[in-house]
Amino acid sequence: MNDIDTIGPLLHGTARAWRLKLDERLKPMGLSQAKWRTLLRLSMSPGPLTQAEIASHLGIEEPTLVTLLHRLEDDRWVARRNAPHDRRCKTVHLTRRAQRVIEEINSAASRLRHELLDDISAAELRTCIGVLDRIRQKAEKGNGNGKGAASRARIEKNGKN
Amino acid sequence: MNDIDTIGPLLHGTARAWRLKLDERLKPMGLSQAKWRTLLRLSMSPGPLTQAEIASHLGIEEPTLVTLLHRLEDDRWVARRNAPHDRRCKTVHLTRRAQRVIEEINSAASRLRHELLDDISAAELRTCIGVLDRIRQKAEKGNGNGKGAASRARIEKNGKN
DNA sequence: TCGAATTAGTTAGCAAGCTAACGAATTTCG
DNA sequence: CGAAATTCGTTAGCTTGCTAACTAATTCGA
Repeated sequence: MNDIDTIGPLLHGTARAWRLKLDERLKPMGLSQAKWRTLLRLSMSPGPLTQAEIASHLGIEEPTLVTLLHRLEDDRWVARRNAPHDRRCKTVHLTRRAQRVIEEINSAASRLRHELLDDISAAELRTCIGVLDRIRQKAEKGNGNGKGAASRARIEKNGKN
Repeated sequence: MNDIDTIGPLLHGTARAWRLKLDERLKPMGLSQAKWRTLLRLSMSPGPLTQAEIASHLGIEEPTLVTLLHRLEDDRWVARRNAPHDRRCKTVHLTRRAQRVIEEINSAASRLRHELLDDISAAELRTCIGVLDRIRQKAEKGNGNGKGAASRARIEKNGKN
C-alpha cells in the first residue's frame, strides 16, 4: 500500500486530533471549538457583523450558525440586536464576559499551535501549507453550484479581507 | 498575520472540502463518507470483524458505530450475526450488494485523490505527509486517559496491522 | 468456586454540521 | 407604482460525531 493512498484518512485524522485537543483544553471554560471560533471571529471584527457575514467568515451554513448562536446566547457569550438600517438583519455582539476571555482563548490556541509545530522546520511547514492550500482550492472549486458558505469564505479570503 | 497562525483553520478547511467532495460523488449510490469508509474497511479484512474492532480501525467510538451500522443495515449494505465463540460479540458482514459496489467506491476515491494531488510533486507530498503525521501523533499523545478509539487506532497502526 | 472486574453492545441525549422550505423585509424593474 | 426576485433569519429534519450509563456475557482472583 502506497503512502499516498493514506493521505485522505491522514488529513481527516490530523484535523480531528487537533480539534479534539483544543476542545479538551477549552472545555474547562465551557467552550467548544465551534464556540470559541465564533467568539474570536467577532472579536477580530472592527464593527458589528450580521449573521450571514459571520457564517460566511466561519465557512459554515446559516442554519448551522443559528443554533450555534442560540447556544452562545443561552450561555451569555453573545447577544443579538436588530440592525437599525435593515429590519431583516440582526447584528451579533460579544458580552463583557466574552470580551474578558477572548485573550485566554487566543493564548490557549496559540500555545497548542506552538506545541504541535515546535519540531517542524519553517521550510517543511511552508511546503505543507502550500500543499494543503492547493488541495483545498481544488476541492472547493466547481463543486456544483458554488452556493455553499465554504466557497464564499474562500472567495472573501482571496479579497482584501 | 503570520501564515502559521492560519494552519489550524487551513487543516480543518482542507479536510472538510475533501470530505464534501467525496460525499458529493458517492451520494448518487446512496453513500456518505462514514458509510463507504466502513464498507471499505470490512472489505479489506480477511476474516469477519466484531463491532469493537471496526470502531477501533475507523477511529470512532462504539456508540457512533452502532447507529452507523443501523443505517447501513437499513439500506441492506451489511448484516450483523452473532459470533459463535463469544455470545457478547456480533460480527458484521457485507451483503452481496455491497460487495458489488466496493470496486466502484475504491475507484471513485482513488480518482478524486489523483485529481486533487496531480499538481503536487512527490517530494512536496512526502514532506506534507510527514508533517501531518508528526502533528497527529503529538495531538493524540497524552490526551488524558488514552481511552478513545482514535488513540487505539493509532496504536494498532503502529503494530503489524 | 463464586463474587468482582472487565468487555461487547446498546440506549439516551447532546453538539455541530448539512439541505429544504418558509415568512418577512428589501430591492429591482417593467 | 407595484409585482417579482432576492436576501436574512428561522424552523424542521437528517447525519455523524461524542459521553454517560446501562445490560448481558465472560474472565479473573481470593
